[in-house]
Amino acid sequence: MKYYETVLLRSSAPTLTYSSQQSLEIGSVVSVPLKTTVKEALVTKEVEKPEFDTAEITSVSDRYYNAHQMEIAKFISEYYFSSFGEAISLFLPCPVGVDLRVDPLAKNKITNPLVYQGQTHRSAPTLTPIQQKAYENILKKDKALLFGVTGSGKTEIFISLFSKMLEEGKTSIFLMPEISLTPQMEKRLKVYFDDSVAMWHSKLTKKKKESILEGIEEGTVRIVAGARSALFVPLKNLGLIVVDEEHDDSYKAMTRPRYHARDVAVLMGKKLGAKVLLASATPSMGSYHKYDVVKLGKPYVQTQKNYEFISGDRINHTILDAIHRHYKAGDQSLLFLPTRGNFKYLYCESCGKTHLCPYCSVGMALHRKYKHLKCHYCNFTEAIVDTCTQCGHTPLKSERMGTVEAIEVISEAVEGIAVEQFDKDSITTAKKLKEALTRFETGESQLLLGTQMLSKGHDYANITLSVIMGLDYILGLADYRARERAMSLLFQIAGRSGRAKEAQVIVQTGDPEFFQTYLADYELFIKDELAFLEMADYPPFVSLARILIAHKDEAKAGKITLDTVTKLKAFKEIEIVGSGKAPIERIANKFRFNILLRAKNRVPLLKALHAVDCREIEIDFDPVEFS
DNA sequence: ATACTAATATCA
DNA sequence: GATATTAGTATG
Repeated sequence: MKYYETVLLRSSAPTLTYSSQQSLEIGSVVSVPLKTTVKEALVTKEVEKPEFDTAEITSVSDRYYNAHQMEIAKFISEYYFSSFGEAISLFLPCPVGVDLRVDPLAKNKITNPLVYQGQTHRSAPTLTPIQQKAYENILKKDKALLFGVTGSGKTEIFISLFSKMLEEGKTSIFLMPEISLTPQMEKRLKVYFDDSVAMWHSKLTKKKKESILEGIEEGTVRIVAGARSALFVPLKNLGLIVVDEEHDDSYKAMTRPRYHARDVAVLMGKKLGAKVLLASATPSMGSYHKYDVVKLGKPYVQTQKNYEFISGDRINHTILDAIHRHYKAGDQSLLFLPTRGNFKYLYCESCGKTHLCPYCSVGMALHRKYKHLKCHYCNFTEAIVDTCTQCGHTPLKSERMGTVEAIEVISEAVEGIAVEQFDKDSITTAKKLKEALTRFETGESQLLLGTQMLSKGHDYANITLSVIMGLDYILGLADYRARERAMSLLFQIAGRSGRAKEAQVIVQTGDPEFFQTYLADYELFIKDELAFLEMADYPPFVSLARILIAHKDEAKAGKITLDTVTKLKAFKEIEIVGSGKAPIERIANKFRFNILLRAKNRVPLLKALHAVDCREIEIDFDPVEFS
C-alpha cells in the first residue's frame, strides 16, 4: 500500500493523505472520497504511512498536471494568496501519455510528420518597413512591450510572429482582454491560420472545449487565442505569448486566485522559455517602466482629427448638432458614456438622498426597458419607485444619463437615425455582438452608443465623429490610476474613429487642459504620470496590496479590520496607507472594510500578509480596483 | 470548499 | 420546545 498527499481541486482545504494500491505519479488527477462525497484531487507527494486512518483513492483519471504547471500554480498561490488547489485548477490538466517537459513535437514529427505541412495557410502578411523593424526588434528580445496606436498594424506583427513560431514547430498563446473581442480577431486569424488557430474562452461549451483540447493534443491546434483562461491550456512546446491591450484591467481576476494574466504570462514565458510580447496603444505605467519598449510608428493618431472640448454632463446641442450633421452627410458616429441603464440614480429633490439598494450602499439603476430598478452590484431588482423612502417626497428625479435615455434623446432629435446600443445590457451574447457590429458595418445603423465596451478592440473604420462623455466621472474616482484610466479611455476611443478620413472628436470635460496637453503624445503622458507616481509612492515604484473584509455584522467587520491592522503594525517594512470603510460600504448585505498596504519591496509585504492571512479576510495583491 | 456539529436566534 | 440561522471545526 502506498500513501499520497493530495490537494482538492478548486478547494482551499488543506492537503489530505490517501492510500492507493497502485503506485501513482506526482501530478496525477484522481478521485478521492471525502465525508459523504467524491472529490477530484491532485497527487502532490508520496509519504510514509501516517498515524491516522486513511481512505483509499477511488480512481485515477487519464489527466495530470506537469511540473511546470505545478510550479507556476505554486507561485500564483503564494503571490496572490489562494490555496494551491485553487491555483492549479486554473490550468487544464494534460492528457496522460503526453509529457510537456520533453519536446512533444519530436514525437509528433515521428508519428505524424505531415500534421503541420499538410495544412494550407496563407503566408504571413507583408510588413511595412516600420512594422518590419519592430518585428525584428521583438525577435531579438525575450520579452518586450509593443507600443503603437490603434491602426498602426500591431496585428500584422502578431500574425508574422505566430507564423514564425509555426515554422519553428512552436505553439503560441494570444490573449485579448474580453470575449467580446474574439469574433473580429477570429476572422482575421482564420485567414492566415485556418484550423491551426482556436478561439478559447471560459464560456465555450464543454463539447467545444473538448474538441479544441483534442486538436491541441493531436498537434493540429497550435495557436490558442482568447481571454484570460486561454493562458492555461496545455499547449506543447510553447514559443510565444502575446498579451494584446496589456493595459486592460480585465486581465486581473476579481475572484480567487486574484491573478493578473499579463503578469502571469510574463512569469510563464520565463519558466517555459517562451517569448512574451505585451502590446497596447496606451501601455500601463508598469509595463512601460519595466520592459523594453518597441515603438511602432508615432505615439499618436496620424489621421486628421479635430478635437473640441465642451463643458457640461448632458447631451447638449453641440453634441446633437454634430451627430445630426454627420448623419445627414451619410457618415457614422460613436458616443461613449460611462453608465449603463437609463438614468443611473433616482434621487429626492427634497432631502437630497439617493434611492439606494437595500443590500448595498449604491444607488439603484433605472432600467426603463424592463421597467424596473436594478442594483449593479448584487443584481437586486425592484419596481420603479416614485416616493422618497426617507422623507416621503414625490416624485423622485433621475440623475445622470445612461445609454437608454441617451438613445431616446438622440432618436428624438435626429430623425431617422438608427442607434446601436453597445453595452452589457444589450450585448449579452457573442451572437448579439456579431449582429450589432454587422448592422453597423453595413450601415444599417449609423450611431454606436455605449459604455467601456466601445473602447475595446473593435475598429470602426468609417466613423467620422466620436463623442466622449463622462470622463470627469472617471477622473473623479478614488483611485491612484484615475488619470491613467481617463486618459487611456480617451485615447482608445478616439483612436478607433476616423481612420479613413478627417474625423471630429467631441470631449465633454471640465478639465480640458489636462486632456489637451497629452492628446498629441501618450508617451509624454506616461512620462509625466510615472514621475507623479514615483513622487507619490505608487506602483510601479512600490508594491500595493489591499485587504478586503466583508461581514454581515458591521461591528464584526470593523473588529476584524482593527485586529488585522494591529497585527500588521508589527511589520516595520510595510506601511498601512489607510483602513476603514470601503468606498462601497455594503454589497449583498455585507459591510465592507478595506486596508490598503504599501511597501518599497514586495517580499516583506508578502511576508507580512502571509502572517496575517486567514479566512476572515481576502487579500488582493497588486490590486486594480479599490471600491 | 464543504459537510457536519454546536451554538444561537427565531417563532408559535 | 421545535426549528431556522449562524458560527465553528474537521475533513485523510
